[in-house]
Amino acid sequence: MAGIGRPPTSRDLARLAGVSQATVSRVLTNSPRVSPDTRARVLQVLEELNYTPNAVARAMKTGRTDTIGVFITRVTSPFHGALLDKIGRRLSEVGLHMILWNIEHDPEETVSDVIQQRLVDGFILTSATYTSKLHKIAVASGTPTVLLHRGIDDIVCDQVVGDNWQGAFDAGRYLVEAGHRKIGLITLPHTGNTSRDRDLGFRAALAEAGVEVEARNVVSTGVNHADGHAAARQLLTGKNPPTAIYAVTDLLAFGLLDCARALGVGVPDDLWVVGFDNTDMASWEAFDLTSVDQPLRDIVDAGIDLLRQRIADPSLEPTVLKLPCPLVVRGSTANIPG
Amino acid sequence: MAGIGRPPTSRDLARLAGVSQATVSRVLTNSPRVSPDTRARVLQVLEELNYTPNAVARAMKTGRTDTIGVFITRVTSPFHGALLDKIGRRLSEVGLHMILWNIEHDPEETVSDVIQQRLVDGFILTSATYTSKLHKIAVASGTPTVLLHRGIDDIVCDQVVGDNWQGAFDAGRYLVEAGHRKIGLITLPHTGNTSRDRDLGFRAALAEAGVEVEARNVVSTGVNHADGHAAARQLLTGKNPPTAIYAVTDLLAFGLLDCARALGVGVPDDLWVVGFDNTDMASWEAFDLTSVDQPLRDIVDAGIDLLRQRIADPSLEPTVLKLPCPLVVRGSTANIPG
DNA sequence: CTGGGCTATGAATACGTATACACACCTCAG
DNA sequence: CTGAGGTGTGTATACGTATTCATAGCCCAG
Repeated sequence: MAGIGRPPTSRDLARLAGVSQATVSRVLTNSPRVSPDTRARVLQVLEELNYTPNAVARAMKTGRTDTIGVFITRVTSPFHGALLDKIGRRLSEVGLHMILWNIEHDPEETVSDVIQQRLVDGFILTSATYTSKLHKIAVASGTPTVLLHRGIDDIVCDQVVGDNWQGAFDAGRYLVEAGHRKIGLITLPHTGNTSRDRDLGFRAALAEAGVEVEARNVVSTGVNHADGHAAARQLLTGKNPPTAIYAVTDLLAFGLLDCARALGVGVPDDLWVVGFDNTDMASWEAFDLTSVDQPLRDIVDAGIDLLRQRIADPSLEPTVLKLPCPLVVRGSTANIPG
Repeated sequence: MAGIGRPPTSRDLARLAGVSQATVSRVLTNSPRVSPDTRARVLQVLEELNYTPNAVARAMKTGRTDTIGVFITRVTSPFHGALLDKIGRRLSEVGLHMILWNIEHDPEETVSDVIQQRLVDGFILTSATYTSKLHKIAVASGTPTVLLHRGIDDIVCDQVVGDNWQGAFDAGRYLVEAGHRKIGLITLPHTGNTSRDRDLGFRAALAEAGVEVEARNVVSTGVNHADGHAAARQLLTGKNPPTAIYAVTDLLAFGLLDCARALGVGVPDDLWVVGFDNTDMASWEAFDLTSVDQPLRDIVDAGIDLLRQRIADPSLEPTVLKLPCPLVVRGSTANIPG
């Protein structure tokens, strides 16, 4: 056991191994300028002492913390929970720590402090919107930054997102080709590319097929289950309600399905439902939801790779990746509508 | 805008304000040994420079990082997502950063490195089990540590948990008093106090009422939705199935409800269902689940308070708090069973 | 007036590591 | 046998801050 005393330093290690502190440091950083003999001796003492370098001192000297700042929102939502999980896994795999901030709790100005505090080597932003300052400050500061899941058009930095427009388009075409003409849409304010494309892509598919989206069949709402529920009530309780509804997130679709359940509207017999994100819960029998899949793992892995490359060489040209989002069909649309 | 150059240091600030670096530091740490005049001058230049102290250098000097290491598991589960959310909110409120590790991805030995790396002031462990080494290493090292949500009997450190035994007992008594005699149990291996107490408390209530739990009506399984689903299938497809089933987590109960849905078993008409955690989703119409509530916010707030006190004074006596867990009745048990 | 104590400040140092520089030793070509 | 070049190691320093120590100026009791 290590005991409670102060942890050993590289100087302690050096003294015990009969070498200088510089040599210990060379061993730790895998410098070739160490003889095999010396290296072995140092490593042996290191083992005995159970020594680990002080990360703070190392960061102070090198200017690198091996820590990434992750900004996320609504960890409690199924999608963002999965996103965070994937980010954590990948960062861990490549030996990076993660400091997590929730933009719901922390004011945006936090980020500028964090940048100057030098406690992260880079940022992962998952909740960029047109009006948010986070990414602007981060990018302006020169801190390596990648936007995951939510991109922004007019900003020059690495971005990895799903092709929301294409995914939404495919969802729309799927409904049209199945014969639906009265189609409802539960959407979100266009606060960023993601919500915008999930809306416009869907409309484009209907327009291309000559299907009109009636204004009364569109509800723009909030992000929660309850919002989807309320929106669905509005869409389903009018006269001549839609035979299919597309919601721009799974969570909204879950609220929609719950509302349909409460109203006694049969899915898919009376109503087809399509969501977006393909969260794990979409496959639960309670929902069995047809949904546009986001290739989350690929998005995260690619984004973190870009970030690491930029940390290694900040002069790289920014890359914007858009990964395809295939439609996954399940029971919420499986039958021919009545 | 700050520009891209290296961020200003306290020396830069000192030079511009015409004072020594030591005086700048005194202003920053709110030392009383600074004249009002000097303080004002320094603060003004600070404002102009948009200066923020380098957190790494400060940590190096003070030995404190103002960062807490949080170990969690299965962020994707509704309960753990909510737990993380509350932890993040509270830490942010009290000005602490959070480094997050997922014990599914990171080997347990990580923690001993982290301790010696001195990059956190304390630990929050939410997934302690009897066999896990994390809390043992952390506590042995003298690093301030608090166990949240999952406690361990034979370890001396701050712990804040729900009173799982009492909550489970109340759930059991509730079912018995409603007249149920054939009662099923979906439980977990007793890897820690939490799963143990949620099991034994429930059994105790039935035993007290003279209701026997038949072995064939008990399934010990894994933690996921699919596990609950499979367990329910086993319980419900035998002859003479239980009229009520208690699952030790909401997630298992959701799987159970989905299975009942698939089998055409009516809830609550044919079957009462009770869960544990009272996650937000329990109130969704898809589940409408009676569940034992964990006072998550109180658990987290109390735990972080304990941790901060221990960081300030490591010699404090460890505190173990157990907060009451009231039963929340919903539609999954609302009617009298047939 | 004088000197003891208090106040505000600066100079110097330490935290633990990585690294530039210096140097002693060895090798080998000339 | 000599000197150039390579190798392994030690010494010294820097990162940016907090803090100890020293000191100059001041106030006031004696």
